Order: sequence, then structure tokens, then C-alpha cells
Amino acid sequence: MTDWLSKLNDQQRKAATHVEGPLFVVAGAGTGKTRTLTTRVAYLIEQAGISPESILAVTFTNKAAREMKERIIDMAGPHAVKTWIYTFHAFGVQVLREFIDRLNQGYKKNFNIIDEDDAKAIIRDLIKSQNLDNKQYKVNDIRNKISDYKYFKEDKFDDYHERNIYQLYQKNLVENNLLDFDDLQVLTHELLLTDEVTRTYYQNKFQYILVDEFQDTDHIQYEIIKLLGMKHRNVFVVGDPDQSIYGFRGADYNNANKFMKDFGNQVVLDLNYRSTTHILSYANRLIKRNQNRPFEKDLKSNLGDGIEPVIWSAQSDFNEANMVANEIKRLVSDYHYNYEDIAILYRNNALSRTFEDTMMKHNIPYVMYGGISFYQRKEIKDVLAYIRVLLNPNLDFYFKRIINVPKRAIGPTSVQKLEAKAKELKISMFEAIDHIDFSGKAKDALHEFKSLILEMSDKLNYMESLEEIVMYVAYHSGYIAMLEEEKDDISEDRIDNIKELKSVFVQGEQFYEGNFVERLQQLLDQIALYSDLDKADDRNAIKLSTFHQVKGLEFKVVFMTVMEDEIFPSPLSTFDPKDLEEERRIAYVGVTRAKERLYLTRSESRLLYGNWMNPSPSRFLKEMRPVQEVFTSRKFESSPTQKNTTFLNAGDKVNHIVFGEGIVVGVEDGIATIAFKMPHGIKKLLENHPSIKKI
DNA sequence: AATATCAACGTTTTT
DNA sequence: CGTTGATATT
Repeated sequence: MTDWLSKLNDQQRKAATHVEGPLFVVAGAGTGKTRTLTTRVAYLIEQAGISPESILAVTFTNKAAREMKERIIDMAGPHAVKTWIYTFHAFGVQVLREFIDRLNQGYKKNFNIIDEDDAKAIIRDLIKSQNLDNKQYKVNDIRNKISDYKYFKEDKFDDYHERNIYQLYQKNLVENNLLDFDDLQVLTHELLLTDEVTRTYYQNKFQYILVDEFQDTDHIQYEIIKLLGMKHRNVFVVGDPDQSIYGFRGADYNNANKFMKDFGNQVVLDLNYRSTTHILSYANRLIKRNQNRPFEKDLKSNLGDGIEPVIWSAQSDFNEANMVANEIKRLVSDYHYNYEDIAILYRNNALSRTFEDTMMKHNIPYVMYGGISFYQRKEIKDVLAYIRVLLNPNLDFYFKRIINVPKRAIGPTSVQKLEAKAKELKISMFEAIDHIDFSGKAKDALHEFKSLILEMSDKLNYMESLEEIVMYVAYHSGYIAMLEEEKDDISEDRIDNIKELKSVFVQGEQFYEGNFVERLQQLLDQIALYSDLDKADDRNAIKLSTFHQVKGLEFKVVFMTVMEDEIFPSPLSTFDPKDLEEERRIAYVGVTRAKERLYLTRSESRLLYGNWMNPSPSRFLKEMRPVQEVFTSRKFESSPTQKNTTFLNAGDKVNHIVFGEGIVVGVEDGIATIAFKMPHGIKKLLENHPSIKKI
């Protein structure tokens, strides 16, 4: 029973056996934070006799939530399944499904959840329907402003039209009973804050609250935790402010300070079980440069000195990738490494290309993280839209998506007419089919479509298991036939994806309880929140990934590539020391992924956006290296290859009349490439243009 | 409604 | 340089 306690070190055990009162566990990279957190849940259930349903554990990813649940059940037994273990968003769904009508904002408990692509699609349609110039009114811009407004109460709308789009967007969501990802947090918070019934219910229910990856919480998530925990005050959070790399999305590592003020009590885990001393010394030296650290700590290793990390320079981006590939082959053939032990990491996805091509050429098996995720795929969203419509044909949002997929001769004009009619009679588009006042082909097609929906919907009502749904819908709607007709490689993949979706439903059958519709609804909720299919990645292949996407993972061998000042730190981050510190944390996360070998590579020239650049080495390299001089000279000298024959040089700071402050990324043939602050971004300008002043 | 052509753009993204 | 999204063309 206490077997799992004996596997912890003293620091960890102290945290895991902490029962009453708050605790902040400052857990450095590789110090066993998740193990500590799960062990504490098991301890609460097994030793302290707390009932699982009064424990809430919150994480950020579905994967983390699932793994945590499995481990807790392993340790504490099957009844631990009742523990509330959710992502912040999935927790919001639980609360809102129960109480959202108490907000009196028009939402009903059977809301559906839309993802970012859906939200953008709605905004795109609104821009079009308002006859606005899509060059001036950009979907992504407006999406961000809407989010800022909803989530941070910051009004960044430029004019009446933008504000109007926000209002129409919000109206659209409420009318269709849809929630976007922001709503799942904002409304949960609002409910807990303003509605006493909801608040007391959950405050009483959750005697113990645990939060994983606390450094990634944003202000609303913090407030949710605070509201939930203020009664019993048994709030236990685990995190590492030094690994906070999602500040750009609102994560605020200063929640650590808020927690200490509101709750107090901390313990530090700094014994690292992952990396060798040499690797940790790189990490420690680097992160020391950050001024803003709620908790200072040095990670200590018990794995010995190990192998000194290396810094390699290549002549070109192509050479850099080749160098990495050759080293990977050497590690696999001459040492004990498998491909799966190795990761190539870079700052942004655009950099993956060279590496991907090179790995292919060298016949090195690889998997790439990132790209379009499973549930974002068109065919998956289409099939899911069908299923939602079959459950409730009045969901206009999903109805519109499938009305002419596959083609049924119901073109945009007919859809518009139908939509107008529905609006006029205040009914759904589906119901409006019976009231249309136009004739001909379109009318017949619409009625035919209606019969099809009714027929399929009827069939769905007689189903007993989730297993049958996907293929029934995919075939009966004509979707598969449409794909088969296309007959190219892509459509074959799409059919495979639909089959994969079927297996998701088959798996779902084991997880969910209740009658058929209830189980189906739970599965659809889960899917709405899942970004990716987590297929077991057991292929023996190296990983290509951004730094962000490997947080929480570890590899025996890590290549941190493109360590160049024009890329990493990103030039856009060098204006604000706060942004630069976040870049440094990203690098810190990279270094601390490595268990045995760390390679830091860069190139002296690189083709970027069609221009040749001569990037200087990343300042982080100097900061990491065990050389004393680094600490005396903070300013980075410009690259020696740069001659002062031009007006501007890479690294110069400039001021532009329109774009404001910027930093020169490169100069060629009198054209300077300059990175300006958002929203201007990277511009190419004549270097001696009078609008630019060197500062 | 499918295809061609052109201009714009270009961090990171757990949900 | 490549990709993407919005137009123009049959």
C-alpha cells in the first residue's frame, strides 16, 4: 500500500503526504512533479480516507489528465475512478452542463462546443456578410481582439465595424447555443463568482484541489481555483515558473506570487532524475539570467557528470541539417541509441522543412509533431457535424456545414434563402425547409435532404452502441461515395481517417456511462476538447518538434537547432525584457529535455523567406557556456563578417515613422529586412529611406 | 464548380 | 522561398 511512498525521495514524500492546508510545490524539470502529485491523490484516498469525489485535480492537456487518472487508479484502486480529474476546459464543461442556465444569458445545458477553426469560420462569414474589406478586417486579428475582450476585458477594437462583428459573433453563439474555448473558462468563472448556489455547491464538494503545471494558469483559471479552494483551503499546486512558456497566450507565472499571498506555504523539489550534471549546469547557468523568478533554484543531478554538451556551427542551413543527420547515424550505429531516443528541436515550425528533407535523404525515420491535428480534419469535422445534426437537426451551425456535402445541388443561394426564411420565422433552418417559397430543383433537393436526415436520425435512435454510428453515417450520407469518386491518395487517407474515428467511438464505449445518447454526448464533448488523437507513438523514429510541443517529455539525445539570434530568441521578443525572458525559458525547457547528450547547433547562413541571412549565434549559447567572460559582457557584439559599409547592419535598432521601433534582421542590396513590433511584423524597406532612423 | 493566377505574408498554441 | 487565401477565368 505504501509501496509507492517508498519510491519517493524525502522532498517528494513531504509534499505527497501533506494533507491539510495549502501547498505550492515548486518542482523543477525532471524532479518527478507528476509522480508527486498523483501519489498525493492516492495518499489522500488510501491513507487519509478522503472520498474520491471530493477531490479535484486539474491539468492542461487531456493526455496528462488521462495518464494521471490511470496512475491514481493503479495506486489507490478502482474506486479512485470517481476522482475529478479534468483539464481546465473539461472541468468547465462539467460545471456548465450542470448550471449554465443559472447565468440567464440564454445558454442551455445542452450547448455544443466549437473549436478555433469554427470560431474563425463564423467571423469570416460575418466579415463577408457585413460587406467589409477583408484586407482591412482580418479574421485572425478580429478573432484575437474578440478573445482579448472576452477573456481579458480589454477593448482593442479599432472601430465600430470590429465591435459590431464581435457583437454579431456573440449573438450567433448564444442563438446557436454554442460555446467557444474562451467561454468554457470565462463562464465557469462568472458562474462561480456571481451565483451563490453554484459556488457553494462546488466549494463544499471539493475538499481537496490539486493543480498540475500551475505556471501555465492564466488569470481566470487562477480565480477559478481560488474561488473553489477558499472554503477548505486545501489547494495543492505543482509547477515550475522557469518553464512558463505560454505567456503569449495569457499564462502568468506570477500566479505563483498570488498563490503565496492568498494561500501560502511552499516546498521545493530540485533533485533532478533526468539529466546529467553537465546538462543541468547549462540549464542552471542559462536560467540564472532571468531577473524575474518567483523561486530561485538550481537543479541537482544524481546521475553523474555525463557528457559535456557541444555547440556546433555549420556553413549553411543545409549543412546544419546534414551534420545533425550524420551524428544521428553515428549515435545509432556506434552507440546504444535507438532513433526514438533522439529529438531535433527548433523554435518555429517553418524551420522543420530542412530537417525533414534531410532526414528523408538519409533514410532516418522521423515523426513530426505539429501540423493539422486529427480532429481538425475536414472529413472528421464533417462526419461529426452529421452526428450532431442527427441528434438535433435544429443546430444550424452544423446543419449548414453538411447541407451540401456531398454535393446535393443546394448551392449558396438556396442556403441563403433558407437562412433568411429561418430568421424571418424564428425557426431553425431545418424547420424552414417546409416553409420555403421558391420552387424547382433546389426545393426538391432540400426536401430530399430533409428525408435523409430524418431517416438517419430515426436509425440513430434505435442504435445501442457507439460503434455503429460512424460508418453508418459516413456511408448513408453519401460521404464515403463522394470520397471514393475522387480517387486520389488524399481521399484514401480521408477514408482511413474516418475509420480511425470509428475506433475512437469504439474506445469511447468503455469510458462512458448512461444511455446511448448520454454516452454519445459525453464522447462528443470529449472530442470537442481533444486536439489530437493520442495514438501510441511506438514507432522507432526520431522526433522533429518545436520546443513548445515537447514540454513534459524527455529524450536521451536532444539537438537544439537553429540557435541563432535572428530566430531564437525571436527578434520580435527582444524589445521587451519580459518577452526575452520567456524566450530564455523556452531554451531552458529545451535543455532540460535532454538526459544524456545535448547538441546546440547553428548555421552561419540561412535562407529565410527567400533571403540569405547571416545570423549571429544565439545569445543563449554564450549564456549557457561555462565561460566566465560571459558574465561581464552582456551586450552581444555584431558578427565579425558584417562590414560597416552599409547604412544599417543586422542587430541595429531603428525607428520607423509608421511602424515604430524595429530591429534589423538583415541587409542585402540596400534592402533592409526589419522586424517591427506586432501587428507590423517583418518588413522589407530601403535601408536609407528617410522614414527610418537608427537609434 | 472546378481551375488558374496573383498578392500577401511570414513565432510559439496544452484547450 | 512556399503556402495560403482571394479573385478571375473557362
